[in-house]
Amino acid sequence: MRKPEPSTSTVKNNKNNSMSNNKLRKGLWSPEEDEKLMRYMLNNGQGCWSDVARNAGLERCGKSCRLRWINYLRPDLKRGAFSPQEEDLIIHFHSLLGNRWSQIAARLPGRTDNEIKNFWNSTIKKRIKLMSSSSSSSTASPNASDSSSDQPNNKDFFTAGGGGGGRGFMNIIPPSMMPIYADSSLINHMLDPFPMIEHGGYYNNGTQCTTQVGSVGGENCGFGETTIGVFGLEEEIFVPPLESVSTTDQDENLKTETIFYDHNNYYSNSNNIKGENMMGIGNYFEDDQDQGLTMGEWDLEDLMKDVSSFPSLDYHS
DNA sequence: AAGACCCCCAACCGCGAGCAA
DNA sequence: TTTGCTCGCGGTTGGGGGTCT
Repeated sequence: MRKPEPSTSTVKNNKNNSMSNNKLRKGLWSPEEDEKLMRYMLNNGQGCWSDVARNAGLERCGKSCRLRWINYLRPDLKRGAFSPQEEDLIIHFHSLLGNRWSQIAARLPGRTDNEIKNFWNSTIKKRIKLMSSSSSSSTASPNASDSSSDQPNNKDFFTAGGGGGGRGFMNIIPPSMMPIYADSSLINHMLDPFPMIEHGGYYNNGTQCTTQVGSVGGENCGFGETTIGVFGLEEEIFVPPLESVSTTDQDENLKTETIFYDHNNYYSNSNNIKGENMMGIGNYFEDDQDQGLTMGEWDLEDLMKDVSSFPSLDYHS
């Protein structure tokens, strides 16, 4: 949390600011700024963010406007604490995707990558740390106490099916962290990353899709195709529908992604056929204008039918 | 009551990708 | 091919508020 910058003219002293940036505010957003941005977005939809900043009469950089909109002002955002089901999902998807927060967020309706990242870095890491400290009394690990660093600095780390991102992230699980994954059956899920696939996935409306494998994003199925392999093996799986996929253009939003692992690394390449829409923002006001600001939703409860096949995580209490 | 400490989370930062000129 | 711009992402920071002593 940062203090709202005193207004405009007092920001001149920022030595990093060029002349053109002198007027740009930083820090917390005021209610007035929120209102301006909200009103502009509702009336005009998303365009070039620097134009948004300028045209909305905001003394902010476009980047800041984008962040504020995505993380706070978007009408579809869910508020409040994460439910246990959401926690399970986050852990599940983190085991599969690593720190690719945006991809995890895309699978959690109404949640932002920032929110999930913060939640992971505070709550879940803390729990992992707690669990590891309790388990390390018998199996002391020099890394057990440092779950905050996710750094691949120990050859004993178990490379589990996660991690990645285009930035060379390597998701590894130190032995001390294994219980949290094991407890939630995530090790099994790493070997069988989307168990729901065996039993059918979900359409955008939350109803079950019974024939997934081999039907790449079938006509009614909002799944994109993903190839995931573990430890060199590859298999076809389907990425759950992204929250933003509208019912009108879902087939155009299919995502093709290849993820494969070897013993030490995680590789991914993805091809978002309509990448911008993956965040669910680009077409809000275009396709959905008449329907109000709604997003394609997928039923969390239905999803949890499968995710709940994980043994319940005992750290919710 | 007051100071120290801790934690959460909003927002910033830096980087890479994509694209157009 | 290079340059400049925008966007999106993940990592990090630091202030506010809660808790502890």
